Amino acid sequence: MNYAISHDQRLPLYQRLHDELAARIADQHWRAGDAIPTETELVKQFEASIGTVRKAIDMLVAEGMLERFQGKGTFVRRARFDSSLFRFFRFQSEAGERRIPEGRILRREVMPAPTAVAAALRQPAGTEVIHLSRLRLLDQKPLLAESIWLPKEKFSALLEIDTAEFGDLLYPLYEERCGQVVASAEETLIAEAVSDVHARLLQLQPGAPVIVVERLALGYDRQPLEWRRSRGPADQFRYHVEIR
Amino acid sequence: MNYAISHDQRLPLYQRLHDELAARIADQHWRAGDAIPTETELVKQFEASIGTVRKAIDMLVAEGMLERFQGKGTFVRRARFDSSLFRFFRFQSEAGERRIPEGRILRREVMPAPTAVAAALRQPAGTEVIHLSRLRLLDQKPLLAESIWLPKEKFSALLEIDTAEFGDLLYPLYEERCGQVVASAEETLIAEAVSDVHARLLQLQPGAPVIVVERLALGYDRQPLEWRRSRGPADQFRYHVEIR
DNA sequence: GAGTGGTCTAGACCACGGT
DNA sequence: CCGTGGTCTAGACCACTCA
Repeated sequence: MNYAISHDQRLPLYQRLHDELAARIADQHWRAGDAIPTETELVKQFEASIGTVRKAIDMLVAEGMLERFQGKGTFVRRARFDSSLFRFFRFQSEAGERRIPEGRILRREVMPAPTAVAAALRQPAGTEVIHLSRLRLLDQKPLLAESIWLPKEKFSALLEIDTAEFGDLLYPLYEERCGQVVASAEETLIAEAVSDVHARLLQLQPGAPVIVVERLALGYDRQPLEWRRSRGPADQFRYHVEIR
Repeated sequence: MNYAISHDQRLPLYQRLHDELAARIADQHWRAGDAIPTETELVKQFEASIGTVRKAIDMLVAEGMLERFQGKGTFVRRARFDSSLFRFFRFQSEAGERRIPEGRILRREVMPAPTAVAAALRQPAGTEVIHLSRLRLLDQKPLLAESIWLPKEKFSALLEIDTAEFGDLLYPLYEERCGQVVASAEETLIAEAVSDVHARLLQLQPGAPVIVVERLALGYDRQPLEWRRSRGPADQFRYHVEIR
């Protein structure tokens, strides 16, 4: 098979190749975990030289969409950042190790998207969304209170499952039940005094400081899939970053 | 001139080239703002092909040590993140724009390094350090309270200047007076209730939540140059990050 | 041993910045 | 115009994985 590359001819070939490969990942022509064709195969398909093909793949590796394994092949990377709360909170079990916290769905409802949610999900105001209220616990102790909003259109399959069956991680559920793969995310952190509702949920003193993590999860095509607001106690918060 | 590359022969050539160029930036053989030799010149000096030279330079660009300008050359990048507090705090002046806050040195002293400071600076316990206590203000209003520790050995020139002459940015001062260039940094964020001392400095209610940013500043050779702890009001805190 | 990605070469021509 | 970095080619050989 021989692919004509449809993009703007003025763009460099490696860029057009990059875009073409990215599009095939986005439309799940190749799925997470799949091997993409070998470099020599791509050379034939796209009539480019090996160096050009490698440059396009290099870019996708740098962007986190592909992973290379010498001798094995190049694979579509499976994002695994549901445990990203560890990046912000030093939660650990009583035994000291890091475990996936228990996820307990407190409420599930369909509603018109509140203004802020519609804006975050880039949907028209009033679009129907699924709202989940969720508590995450370790050793029976509450760690995080989460509000999760999903566009109903893409995630209506979730309404047909008992919330007790949701499990502790939602992203695998989104993938299995709704065919929606989370590829990247943007997170915003702020600090605030805890509200009465969340103080009760998290067993904190009224007015205690909490860190709020707002996460917009995106698909491979960078369409917003989920907007989530997680609150945790500020004394458990710790974040490390390297800057240049 | 022809450079023999001294590194482990088992390493790829582009890696050895990368290390060699990085070393020359670290020892200030080339300084911030300088152009490094052209690609064709490096090809001759190192007896490598253009592709290999480009790969080494690509890495250094990705690491933030070099910048390329087509038609002009490749330059040692000047790190400019003293304004990085804007990454964590949405400080702005009354007029709404972002200005460099005033820096006011409250105290300067020489002391044996406290344990945590010695560890951060990777110095033996009890090494003499310079400690600066500094307040940063915008429109006369205190924004940040900072404690800054510097190894006395490298920064003793600072003891000879009146602290009123320090100016609002310290890194240019380090460069001009002490020949120390900050190339990168690691920052750790935590939240805590403000102490009485800092509450008074920052004009906050006792016990109000503050965000603490601990920054370890490193030279091009990744030696620790400065350790700094900055406290600011949590209600001014906001941080955005993209994850994959 | 066959097939994969990793390293490296020695050129060519293009696009951009300054003179 | 010349010199810079940017793109691209068509190979060669090496290192690793797996049957």
